[in-house]
Amino acid sequence: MKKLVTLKELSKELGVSVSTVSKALNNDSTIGHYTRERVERLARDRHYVPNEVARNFQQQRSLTIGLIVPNVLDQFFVQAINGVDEVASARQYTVLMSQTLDDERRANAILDQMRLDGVDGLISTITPTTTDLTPYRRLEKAGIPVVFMSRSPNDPACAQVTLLNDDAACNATTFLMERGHQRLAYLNGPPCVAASQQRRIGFERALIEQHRANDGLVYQPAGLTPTDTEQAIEALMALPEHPTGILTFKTYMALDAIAYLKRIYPERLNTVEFVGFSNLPLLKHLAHKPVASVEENPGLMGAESMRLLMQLMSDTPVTSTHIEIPGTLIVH
Amino acid sequence: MKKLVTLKELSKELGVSVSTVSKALNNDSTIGHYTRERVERLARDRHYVPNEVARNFQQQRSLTIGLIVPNVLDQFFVQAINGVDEVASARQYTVLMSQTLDDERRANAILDQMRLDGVDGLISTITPTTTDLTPYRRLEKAGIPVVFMSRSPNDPACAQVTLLNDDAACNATTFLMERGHQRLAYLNGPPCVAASQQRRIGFERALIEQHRANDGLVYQPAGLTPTDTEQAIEALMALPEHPTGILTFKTYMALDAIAYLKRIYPERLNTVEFVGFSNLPLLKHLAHKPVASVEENPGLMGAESMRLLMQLMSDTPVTSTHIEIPGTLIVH
DNA sequence: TTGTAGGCGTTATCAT
DNA sequence: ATGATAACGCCTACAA
Repeated sequence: MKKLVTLKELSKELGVSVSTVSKALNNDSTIGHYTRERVERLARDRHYVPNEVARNFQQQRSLTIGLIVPNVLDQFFVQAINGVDEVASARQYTVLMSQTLDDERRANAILDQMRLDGVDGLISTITPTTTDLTPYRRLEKAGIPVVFMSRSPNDPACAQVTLLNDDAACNATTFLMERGHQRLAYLNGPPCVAASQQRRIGFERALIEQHRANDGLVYQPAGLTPTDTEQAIEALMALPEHPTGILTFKTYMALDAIAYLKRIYPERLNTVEFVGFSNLPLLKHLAHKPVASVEENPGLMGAESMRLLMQLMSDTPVTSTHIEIPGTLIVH
Repeated sequence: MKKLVTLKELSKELGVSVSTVSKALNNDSTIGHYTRERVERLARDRHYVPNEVARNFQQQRSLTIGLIVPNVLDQFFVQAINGVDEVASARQYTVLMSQTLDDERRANAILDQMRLDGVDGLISTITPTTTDLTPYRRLEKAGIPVVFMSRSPNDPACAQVTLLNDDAACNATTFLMERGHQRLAYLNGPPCVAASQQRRIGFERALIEQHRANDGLVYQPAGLTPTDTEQAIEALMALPEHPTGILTFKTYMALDAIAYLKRIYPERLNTVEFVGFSNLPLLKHLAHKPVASVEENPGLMGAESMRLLMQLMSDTPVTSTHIEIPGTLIVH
């Protein structure tokens, strides 16, 4: 960041004042034709570009928004980032991104940093353990609006863009029942994540809607690791009438489950069917795969988050601060 | 970005000058004990944090680097981004990221934008079609160093971090020969990408080293789409003695090839073995998969790019502006 | 030990 | 139609 041409240099060279040059370049109507031409020509010749840092400083804004995600290696969030970026860059905003790795301390440090960097707004997921929202509050008190994406706090006052989890889970479950499965199960995600509960509710709603409330059971694995999933599957398979239609909180849980079945209960492999949340790109190459996946539309979620944030950053009144993105059932 | 506490406000409240407060907070040794204590206490009470935008402006730098990649949805680049981010954030740098989608016009617009944003340095891949380096030159003339990551121009004057393609291809090919394959083939990538040629050279070197120069052939598919790959495989299978050990420019080409074999030549499925570039995370779930993959270590590549850039941004003389990252053969 | 003054590049306000 | 001036928040010679 060195010797960029400045207004001052142009003005000196032209023998006019700095403010004249500035106005000429900003299409101020009070500048004479002749002067404007001269200014514009020289600016072009010298490859003048305004110094954004100075401009942002002067205008007390940065045309930058912050984006906080758990992990950029996660396909879901990569696509969400992409969606945010698309809308942001179309509106001349640049995106400052950081990952929390689901560590709350790290998240708070990032929030501080973003405030210092002078972002005009923030899109954030929260870590599963976060209950104290004061770091976010601090931002909002400083006039920096925050949109929670995908994962959001319980407080309904928070602007948020989330998946319509219960509907998606309900549809997926209904789909499994329509395929003829008599016994259903849902492998839940971490209890502290709101999406876990919402998907469970959708699962149960589907059962009730079909008047089969007793045909399904919710199993709560200890965690998201392959081992946790294997224990869950083992428990389900040990039942007198084991479920054959299984909804999983995440698609990769279904993959782990399938791998386990193949190893331990190969004879059941073709009788059990799975549906999971997240539509992974490599699924098409798999021999044994879930019969369907819930596409969570992360790109759309990111784009909508950015649009909502744009509204909040402008002073136009916002119609709704809660946006729910429907999931799409993809049958493989 | 509003009402952050400023030095001026602190100074007024304390009845001292702005510079005194500034110095006290910057550990200037000429400030008295008593005054310093008072200043520090009030700063803490008021949650004072220096305004980064103002500071960057004043110091004519931004503590920000630009990162330009083709596509954030590509696993390879996601991991590279991660590597960059790790090193950057450890050194208090923030990363401004944009994607070109391999469109040269878009890339040039991004380069302009990054210059305006006042990045202190840049890490970039180039689009396959880029030959005109003047947009990059312009940055360097403005004192902004550029590191090319993964893909780089032919000009050896450019600082770059790339995969040691020929060695990796050579190792992979040797591995296939050692597994007993008599006829080898290499499915190449786009000719305009330097990596394609380098990997071809490595493939051929392996054959020569084993004195089997006539046992391998290079096939140039029309592109990277599944259809292109299928045509290539069809051509290879039509040969009187079709190759059984096949190296592919990308692992997903191998996956497309395997899918095709399974469909059209199921009887040959177990006689042909593949090795491809890129170690995909979901590979472990596949029934039929490449026997090995070349791990391109994108995270390391990103980290090394950032380290090199840090050197270039400091004024310490740089030992080497070319870094080659070795590939690792992962046997599945 | 502390304060004053000037400057970083830009824009806005108010004179001329 | 143009120019002078101040201001944004911070740092740093230099002066007191």
